[in-house]
Amino acid sequence: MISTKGRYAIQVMVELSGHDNEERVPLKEIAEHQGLSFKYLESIMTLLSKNGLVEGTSGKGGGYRLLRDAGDYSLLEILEVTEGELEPVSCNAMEGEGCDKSGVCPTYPVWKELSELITGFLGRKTLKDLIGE
Amino acid sequence: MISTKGRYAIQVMVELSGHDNEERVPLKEIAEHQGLSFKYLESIMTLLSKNGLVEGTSGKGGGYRLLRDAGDYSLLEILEVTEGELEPVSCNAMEGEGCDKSGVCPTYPVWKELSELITGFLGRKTLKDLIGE
DNA sequence: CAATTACCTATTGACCCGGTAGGAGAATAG
DNA sequence: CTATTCTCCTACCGGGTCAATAGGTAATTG
Repeated sequence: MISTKGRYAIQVMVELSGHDNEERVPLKEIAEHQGLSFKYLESIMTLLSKNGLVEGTSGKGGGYRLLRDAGDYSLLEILEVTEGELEPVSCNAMEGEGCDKSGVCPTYPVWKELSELITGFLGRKTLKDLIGE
Repeated sequence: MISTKGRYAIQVMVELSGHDNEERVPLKEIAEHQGLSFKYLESIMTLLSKNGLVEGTSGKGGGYRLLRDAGDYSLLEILEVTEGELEPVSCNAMEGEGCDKSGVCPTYPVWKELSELITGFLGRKTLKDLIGE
């Protein structure tokens, strides 16, 4: 449900929030510190950058930086960018309020309720909640 | 996270709970009614049967039946049989309280909290909750 | 210019999911 | 006892995604 893509994204952003927001942090530095594949992280950061969650500047002295306060990033929006829709089921029942077998399939309401529970939880959690611990 | 395997299992068990518990319902009947692959359902039902959630009797007049009241089946136990461990992350951080990078990775507590939220929810929901709706 | 850094495209190997196929074994109806 | 009706078991397959790798291009600084 939540792959390494989303987890790594959060890890990197948490590490970014440990630096001053004006400072550009090279990804190489973060990758080495976290022991993660630099190349793989690159693809993730491009995603975050294109969606306006971080700013990446090229060239010498470049790197990534956060654009807002850590408390203003919910985990939900980070995961939605990296993972796509965050549904617990791949069922088409979730898109458009019921699949074609909705008359027979009684499970839809549970998945909807569960989905709201999850997105609610992740929507309230912010990067800031992960720093202090 | 929750694949069709688990969803189908629940669908079938809900349909079983619509019959008397003494009655044996052939899987073929259920598969046709739900419009699902009979062969695929077979593999799922074998799983449920081996784990003591349903009873399957062979031969003419055979079929499947529930062993308890619908209200005594939590969705959690059905899903645990069909899906395995129900963790939102595939991270090894979940097994054994922290991975080898736990000193650097700050995300573990969130996943644990989320996991408990999900299992709590699914543990409270029973088959009976899906019938009335 | 040279070094550094983000960005882009393509590819790979492994794995799992959903489904298919064919039969073996059990139990009952007739 | 035989035929039928079921569950059960093993094996397979095509497609998709995940995690990661590789190599090259563009931008920026010193």
